[in-house]
Amino acid sequence: MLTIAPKGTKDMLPKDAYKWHFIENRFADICQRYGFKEIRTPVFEHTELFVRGVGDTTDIVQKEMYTWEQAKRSLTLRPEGTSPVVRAIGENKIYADPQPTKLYYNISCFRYEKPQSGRLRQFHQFGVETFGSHNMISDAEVIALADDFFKELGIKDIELHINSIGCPECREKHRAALRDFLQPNLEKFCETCKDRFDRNPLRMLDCKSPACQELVTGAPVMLDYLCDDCKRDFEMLQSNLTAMGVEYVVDPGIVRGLDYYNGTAFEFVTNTIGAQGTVCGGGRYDNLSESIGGPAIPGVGFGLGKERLLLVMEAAGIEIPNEESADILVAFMGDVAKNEALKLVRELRRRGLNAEIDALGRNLKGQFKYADRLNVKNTIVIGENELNEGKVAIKKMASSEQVTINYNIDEIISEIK
RNA sequence: GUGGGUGUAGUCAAGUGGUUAAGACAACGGGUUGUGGCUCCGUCACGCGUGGGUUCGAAUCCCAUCACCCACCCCA
Repeated sequence: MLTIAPKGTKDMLPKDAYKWHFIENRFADICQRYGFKEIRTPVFEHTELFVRGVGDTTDIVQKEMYTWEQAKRSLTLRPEGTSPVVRAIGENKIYADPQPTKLYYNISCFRYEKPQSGRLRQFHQFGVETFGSHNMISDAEVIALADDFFKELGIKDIELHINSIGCPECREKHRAALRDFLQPNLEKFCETCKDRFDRNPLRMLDCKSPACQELVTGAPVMLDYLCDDCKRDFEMLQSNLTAMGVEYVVDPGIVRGLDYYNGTAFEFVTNTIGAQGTVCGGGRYDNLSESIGGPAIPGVGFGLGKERLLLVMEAAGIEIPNEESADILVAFMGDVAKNEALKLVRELRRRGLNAEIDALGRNLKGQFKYADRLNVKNTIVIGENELNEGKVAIKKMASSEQVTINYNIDEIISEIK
């Protein structure tokens, strides 16, 4: 019990850490080019933030939050990244800066769910948010950032799906029409769809059951119910995406599971990593700030799952460059040479080299073997002979070529380089 | 929460009631006192996820339990 991590959590080991470093650096880099600045918010927030932000009828709030009481306050590990950021910009009055405010983050989130491929209880995501703009340029910019990010990583098996879920007004009209359409046949639907009827009838449109698919054909489509403003926005979004060269497909099935969304909704999906194929999902949330008691600030953004991203890259066979192996291993023989070796390793490290020394007391042959296993580039030998003669041998491991030079730090360094 | 699958050393694995639980890779040591990748030798599960039960005898059969994986739901 004490020797296993809690269900749904994973240790990040050195054999994987370099992959995380890689995608994190690439993400920070593209955000920099798109003008997004990093924000870091606390891992936990007041529970109420998520209840009101994400929505108290959502699965996340109803059954997936890690919540506890402390000092008579209810606190919750963040299940998503947007609400905390919205809270932070309101609290810190960032809306007084030149608008729009463009932020990105790199966080872990927590949801109590049953783990499966591409789903963990502690998972990690990148996110970006743009605040203060109603303009569809912002939506297109956010989407283009994600699109470029995938392309720069060499990912091809991923498709952008976009939709508009309308404003509260047109969405309500559509829901009413949808319910009228579905009601007569409600008994014929699967059990999950019957549940969805009240909570989120839109979900019934992309049920996996063939029987439900049948019953759903010809149902009213959201896009036909958009009010003039929403319709104009959605057309503008598409026009902007096209202008930027972003390929997309309109998918009326895109439904966001968090209550705060309106208008633009999008997902980057793949079928290469199992059932959880949404690698990146987001949209517009113009009413979120107000609904948590903040100022009226429109926003648009996305969350991008890092675990899923890595799964996609792995499935596509995309190689991530591993960290460089050591430049040199200092092998030694005998106690006098040991002291000399310790001094040398430290000096080499201070001079910026990745230098290694055997800490297990192996014999010379063992030290060479160790150097080989670590894929060290050079091995230098220090023994009585070297100390007496003031010369050292450096062996280039790849070619087995060995040179003898003066025992002098500058000569050693220039020989290695 | 519901369903399916899997659990033998660090990893991959043989073994399906009967002597001391194959093998491979890895790791570590060594092949006569100073040089790796090849090769050779050695070490490495009183133990088969855990706990019960059946049996003269169980990794192998039964029950329970735990863990991991996958899928539903939902989402990143």
